[in-house]
Amino acid sequence: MIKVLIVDDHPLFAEGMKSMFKPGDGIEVVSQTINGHEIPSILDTTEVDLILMDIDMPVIDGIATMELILSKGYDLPILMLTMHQSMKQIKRALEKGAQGYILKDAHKSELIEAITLTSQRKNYFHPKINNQIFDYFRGKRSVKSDMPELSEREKEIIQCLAKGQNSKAIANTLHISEHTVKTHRRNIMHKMNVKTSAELINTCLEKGII
Amino acid sequence: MIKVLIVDDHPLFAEGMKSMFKPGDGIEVVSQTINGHEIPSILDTTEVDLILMDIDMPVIDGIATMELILSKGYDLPILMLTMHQSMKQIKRALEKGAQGYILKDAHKSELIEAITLTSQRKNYFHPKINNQIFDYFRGKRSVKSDMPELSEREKEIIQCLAKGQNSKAIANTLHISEHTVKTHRRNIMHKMNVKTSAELINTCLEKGII
DNA sequence: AAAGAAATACCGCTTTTGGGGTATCATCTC
DNA sequence: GAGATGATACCCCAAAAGCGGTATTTCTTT
Repeated sequence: MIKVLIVDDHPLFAEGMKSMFKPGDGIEVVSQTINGHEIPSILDTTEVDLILMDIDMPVIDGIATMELILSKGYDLPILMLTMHQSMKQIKRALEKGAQGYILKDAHKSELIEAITLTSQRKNYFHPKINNQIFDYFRGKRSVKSDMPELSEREKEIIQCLAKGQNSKAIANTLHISEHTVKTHRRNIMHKMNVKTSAELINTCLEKGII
Repeated sequence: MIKVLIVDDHPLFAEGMKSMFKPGDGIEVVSQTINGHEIPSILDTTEVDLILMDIDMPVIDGIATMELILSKGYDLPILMLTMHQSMKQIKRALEKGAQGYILKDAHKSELIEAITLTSQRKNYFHPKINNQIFDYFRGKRSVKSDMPELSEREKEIIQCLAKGQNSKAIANTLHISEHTVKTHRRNIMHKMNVKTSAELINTCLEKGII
């Protein structure tokens, strides 16, 4: 019996999952939560074989949650569940250590297969995204994964930009001169090779920098 | 026993729903489909008390499907199920004759309550949107809903912005005047209530608009 | 037929950005 | 101790953004 912890911000979905599995399936939902921060305490008190986690969650997203769990030393296979077949999400999930990736429009049998395989530390990709993965790794593996190294200060600047602050406001927030902010911005734009701050934010969110 | 037909483009969700209900709940899922066009033939062969329908479906959306069913003379309460609390969607659903409106992040107990009430031709609104409804009918049309409604054109503009294009470049891409692009940008910024395009991109990615 | 969005286009104006250069100082690394 | 990196700060300037209007056309809904 594979013991599963469901992390999803839609209780209805989680409830559904939970009651969907029958004894014959060999899968049992032992716990569920809508809050990523609760996971460690659950793992400390409950025996769990696999975490089934939604990527699209509002407060702390699935990928960040996964990082949190793995960084705390918990060694569990994590199966990511999502609505979208977004390459950037898939990539981030894999980089951070997901064992599998399945779409919410999968069938029950596919989900059971995914849970069974990933619980045995085998990788699972939903058929719909398999081709996408192969294409990606055949095409531009070495080209695109270059992530320029940004300093902590630079990341702070980006976060402020994402909140809608202009150079002057950022200067006030960080207690530095507006000139300094402008210099940082210029350096960031060069490092990331983008033309506008809109593109900068898009790129940073894609690459998971902020 | 309330006999329910589920219309949802995510088989996993439908499966989950189906197996979630236990005999004690007084609810039974008698059929399910991912295609709105199949509904008439199902209704002709199966006894159904209530239709539980997802609004966000790709081919033919929930509201159009509901219209189709009601226009064909089938007289059944329809409970709409959705991810978003968009005022426009709620309004349209009610106008076209939905009996109730529930969010996908509801709990099982709430869903049971919703199904029970709507099957008796009583109206049901999910608590989360109740206040919104009241505000709306009180005249506060500018309710800050989860996602402001952007037109397709506006979304195109945002996508270009995210790619680093400036107004002139966007004008060329979309074959319109730079003035038009600027007007669109201004409208978008107001709708989304953001101060800079960097914040705009951040907000759009957060809310899943692009 | 009237009202309402949505897309289109234009004018003028101020502020901000993005890009160029330069420079100091502290820290970290080899 | 030399060299690299990061954070800080300043100058200039053209281009773009952002914000205020107004207005026409088309399409949908009432």
